Amino acid sequence: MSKTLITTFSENLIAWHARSGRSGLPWQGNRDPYAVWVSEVMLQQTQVATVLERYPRFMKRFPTVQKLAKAHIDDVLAEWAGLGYYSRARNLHACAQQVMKEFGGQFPSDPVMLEQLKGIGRSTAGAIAAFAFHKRAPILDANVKRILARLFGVEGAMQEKVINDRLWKLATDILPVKPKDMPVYTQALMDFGATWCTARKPVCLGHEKKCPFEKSCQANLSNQVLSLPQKIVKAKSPEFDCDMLLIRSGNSILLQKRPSKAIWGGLWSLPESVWVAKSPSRKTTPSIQNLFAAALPEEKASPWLRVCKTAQAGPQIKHVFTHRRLWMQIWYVSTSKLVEPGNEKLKWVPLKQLGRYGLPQPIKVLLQGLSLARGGDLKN
DNA sequence: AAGGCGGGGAA
DNA sequence: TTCCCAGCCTT
Repeated sequence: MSKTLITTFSENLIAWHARSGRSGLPWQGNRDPYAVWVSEVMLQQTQVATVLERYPRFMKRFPTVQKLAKAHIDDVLAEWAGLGYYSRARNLHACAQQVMKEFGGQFPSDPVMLEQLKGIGRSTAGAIAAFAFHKRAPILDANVKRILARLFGVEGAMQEKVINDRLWKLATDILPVKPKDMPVYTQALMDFGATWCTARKPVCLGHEKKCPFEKSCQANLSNQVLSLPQKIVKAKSPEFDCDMLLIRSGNSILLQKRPSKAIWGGLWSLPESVWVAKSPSRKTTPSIQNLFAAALPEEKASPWLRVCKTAQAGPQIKHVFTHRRLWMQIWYVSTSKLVEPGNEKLKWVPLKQLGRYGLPQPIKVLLQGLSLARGGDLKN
């Protein structure tokens, strides 16, 4: 590997950033550790375009680490709804309380200390330390992994420990010498990976722009740009069926709080059956009694079984996750009076208040269609 | 080391 | 459809 590349990289990258870096993003130029932290977590595995709308909203609702720490987790999850990876929201809330309790409301500046906090891994710790405290701490997100793998011709799967260690070492070796350069340098790395050294259409393979590293990039010199970093072949995601109960009484819907460990953890959703592997022969309508028993607690003593007479089949909704495909069969149920939930995980929610709850995206879409429909039957 | 955990945009 | 993304946590 080239010594000169290592020593000149940060300077050249910062020069590139002055010409071609992104600017005007709402979280840029902010040295408030709280603001930096929220943006870094929100941007984990999430596109800039998505965060662009959601970040200002979140900051307006929870302007300080104190206010976030004091908030109810349901309100944090409601604000996070639609962003995905909800453990981020749960950890964000827990981390805010950690910062209040263990650090007197001030984020630590040492990346090693930051990494001890909930939901902050090594890369996010590095980003916060660099942006908020000008620490010479490296980041290693997907952008940086791609840049380094290409620049230094690193072959092998990114999740292999040996490869990962090599990349962290490289990321550390190429840091700028002056701490004050860390914010612009870190931003430049992200910008370069996101806009020039991209996964599918890197500028070195086009004709319009000239990459400042074309003469020193191992992947470019050996015509391996698109094959680095090495891609991992993933198995086809498994498919599941489940039934969901849309129980309505007047203008209220019965929602159920989801367990925090599972998918959509901590969000409010419809009572649902167990997920079963999708089988092509699954055409029989489930016994509605069994469905209630599976979806609702204390089935024997519960009055719920009495309201099931009116159950009607609703739409079947397909939802695609990164690692799952789910077919949700909706069942409409009407009951004239509000049955006591008899369980703190269950709650009647007026249609007009649904916006206050953190709902899984497909459920939100389903219920929005409902609210827009004229009153009366759910099956309009 | 591998798998779980969302959602949207791009190709 | 599949791939990709400012990753982290658990097992």
